[in-house]
Amino acid sequence: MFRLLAERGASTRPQLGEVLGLSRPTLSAAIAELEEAGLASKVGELQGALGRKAAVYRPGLNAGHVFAIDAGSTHIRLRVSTTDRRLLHSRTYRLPSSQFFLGEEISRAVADEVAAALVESDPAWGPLQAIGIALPSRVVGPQGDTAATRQEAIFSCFDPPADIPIVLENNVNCAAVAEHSNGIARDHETFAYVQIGFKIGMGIMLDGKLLRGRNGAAGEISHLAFPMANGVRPVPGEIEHYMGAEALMQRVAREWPQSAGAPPEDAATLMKRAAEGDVTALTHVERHAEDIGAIVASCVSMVDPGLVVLGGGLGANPLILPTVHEVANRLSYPVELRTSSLGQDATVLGIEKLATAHVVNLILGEAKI
Amino acid sequence: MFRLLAERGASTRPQLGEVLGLSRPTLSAAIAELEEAGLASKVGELQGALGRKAAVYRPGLNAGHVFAIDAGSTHIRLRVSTTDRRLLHSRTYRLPSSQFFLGEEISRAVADEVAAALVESDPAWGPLQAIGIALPSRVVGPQGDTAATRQEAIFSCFDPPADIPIVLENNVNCAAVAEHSNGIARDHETFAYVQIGFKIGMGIMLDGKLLRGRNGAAGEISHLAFPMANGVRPVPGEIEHYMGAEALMQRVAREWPQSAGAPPEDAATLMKRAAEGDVTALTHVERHAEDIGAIVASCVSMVDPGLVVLGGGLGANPLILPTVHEVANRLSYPVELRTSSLGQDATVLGIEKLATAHVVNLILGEAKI
DNA sequence: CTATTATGTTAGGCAGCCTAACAAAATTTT
DNA sequence: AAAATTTTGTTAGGCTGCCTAACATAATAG
Repeated sequence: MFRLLAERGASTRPQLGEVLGLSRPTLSAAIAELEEAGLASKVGELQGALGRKAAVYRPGLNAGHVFAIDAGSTHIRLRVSTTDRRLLHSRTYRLPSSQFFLGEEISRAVADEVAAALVESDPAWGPLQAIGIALPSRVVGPQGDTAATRQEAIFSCFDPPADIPIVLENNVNCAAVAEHSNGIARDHETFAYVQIGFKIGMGIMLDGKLLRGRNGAAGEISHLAFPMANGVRPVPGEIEHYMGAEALMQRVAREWPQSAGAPPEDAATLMKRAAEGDVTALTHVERHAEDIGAIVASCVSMVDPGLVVLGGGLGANPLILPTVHEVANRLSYPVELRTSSLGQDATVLGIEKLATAHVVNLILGEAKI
Repeated sequence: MFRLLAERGASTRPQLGEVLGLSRPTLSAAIAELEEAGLASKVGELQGALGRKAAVYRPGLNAGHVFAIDAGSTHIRLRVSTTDRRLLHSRTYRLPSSQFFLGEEISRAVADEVAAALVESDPAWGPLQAIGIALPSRVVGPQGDTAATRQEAIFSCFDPPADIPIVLENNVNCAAVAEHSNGIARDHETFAYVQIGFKIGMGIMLDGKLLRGRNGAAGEISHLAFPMANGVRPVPGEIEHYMGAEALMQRVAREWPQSAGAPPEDAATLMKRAAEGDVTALTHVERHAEDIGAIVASCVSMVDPGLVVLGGGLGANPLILPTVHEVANRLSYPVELRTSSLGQDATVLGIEKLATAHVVNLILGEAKI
């Protein structure tokens, strides 16, 4: 009941009753109980076509708010929101230099942003219930081997406020969550999100739940066996060096014909030129799209998600979609392909969703006792 | 309650109560209801260390029995069992010739075996509740596109008894189910089963549930992108031609040194010679183990199951385990490796499990109404 | 102003499960 | 052999969560 209120945001009682399949008297009692606990409050009325106005409810003050932070390699994005995901405050900080790995630079910037957000805090927001952080690192749960991942580096310079639950998740997984809750995959409970950019990664959503895996390594396609052919030995992590934007641009520069002028200096420029019809650029983009298609095909052969959403600096460009689709379907089984719709905000929206869901679980867990 | 009785087999009331967390009065009422409906019956008593004897119950006559059939490419295996998986009858038929695809030969043999089993039928078995068939083919549910798979071929010569539910599942998925319910993966709710033999395939179990995928293609690793390297184009289905026993033996024959005598004529012989210390044989086995390790690594990078069980003619040999383990862990993330423990019976045991589970669901669904 | 429709409340009841107490049947102790 | 202890099973009574039915309230339509 409270969970539904948090997921749907402002809702009338009849709406909640319809979804939950509960009768009006039961709804009445439940709402009264939630209001008593400060977990729901009436925020208005809604007039239907006919009949009496329905009261509209939202999570109450005691439901509080969360900090959602995308600790990215170039930007720190922070959103403060209620448990029903109304934005209260947001801030973005551009890191002085781009970080390949999660380390002290990022940790320090997160600490600064959190401190700044705490200053802005308003009593009308209710209590701070959780801080969610999306990391460019593998993330394992408390039962996993945290020492094996880089995740603890987020705390090297960042000392979170005492007694505030922390929710950590891999940034690609967060983007997948966001595409599910706010983005292009809203209508699918099962899909894969494939990110191709500076780094590569995948997030797998099955029946509305993230697949994390035993070591938090589900979707870590940077460790697919590659190269893989008769007589060659795969090299750990090699596929990321092959598919990443850096390697792509090196190949482009090396093979760029003198007659075509100066080669594009970054992936965005390459994409722009290809979109404008530059044949040389287009050839390279096409070839990369084929490689992405091969990765998608491997994904389909293994988890058969039915839908693959492409994101990341290279992946999010609609230009590559037809080729990726064609190659994936030729190599493997039928799969729909879509381009990510959330852009830069995907990750922070995803961790926001995870953090609010965590808070709802905590509140319900306590309420049960 | 009835589900637990079917899953556990003979159980006392206190045992059921403990698992379900229900009180003795509730248990009493439930058992009485089940006995009334013929779904439970007392089959004995169990004396503990102290105190009164406990009554032991089993699914009753009305729970009936199932046919479980492994429609394999060389053998048809049939098991008749109760819903709590007590074997009532079993038969095995060796096909006159080995079938690469599911077709009329297999369908006809299944029809014959089912007819023969029906003759043996005993009123004490209760009603026939379902026929489960494991197929060497992709299988999709009723909402999927059945025309795209070969699964309907099983009915080309086999006309199942009217009104008996049919449960179809891919044979590799069945083997995975069996390793989970009866085999080496009993203690894991999440794992992958990788079969390497004449063909290759994978079954993925997540939280005790089979991952099937949108097209029933989850785990169809025969369509992993391969070869996959800079400058080569993957070929659909090629990895099965490379990893399968036939291709392996061709490579072995081609590269077999004259000085080492005649090459082994089949995979079993190769394995036997390697186990005996034949260096040439061992080299080939090692190289194949490395390739299997690469596939396992790709699997771990994608779903990170924590445990991979190796099965199939080549995979089930413990000889390859260390190399597969070493390669998989080097290329990817920590994963435990085990050798299948069920051998030839894995598939039929798996479809038996699925068929009985289906029957339990049907009975409970009806009972609810 | 009345009829219709949707929302919200009150009253009463049923299903599922619980605890407490008792009865029954085994073992161990006296 | 009788009494005490332990475990299983039954009976009685009660709580919780939810339901339906009926009524009260508040909006629109005619």
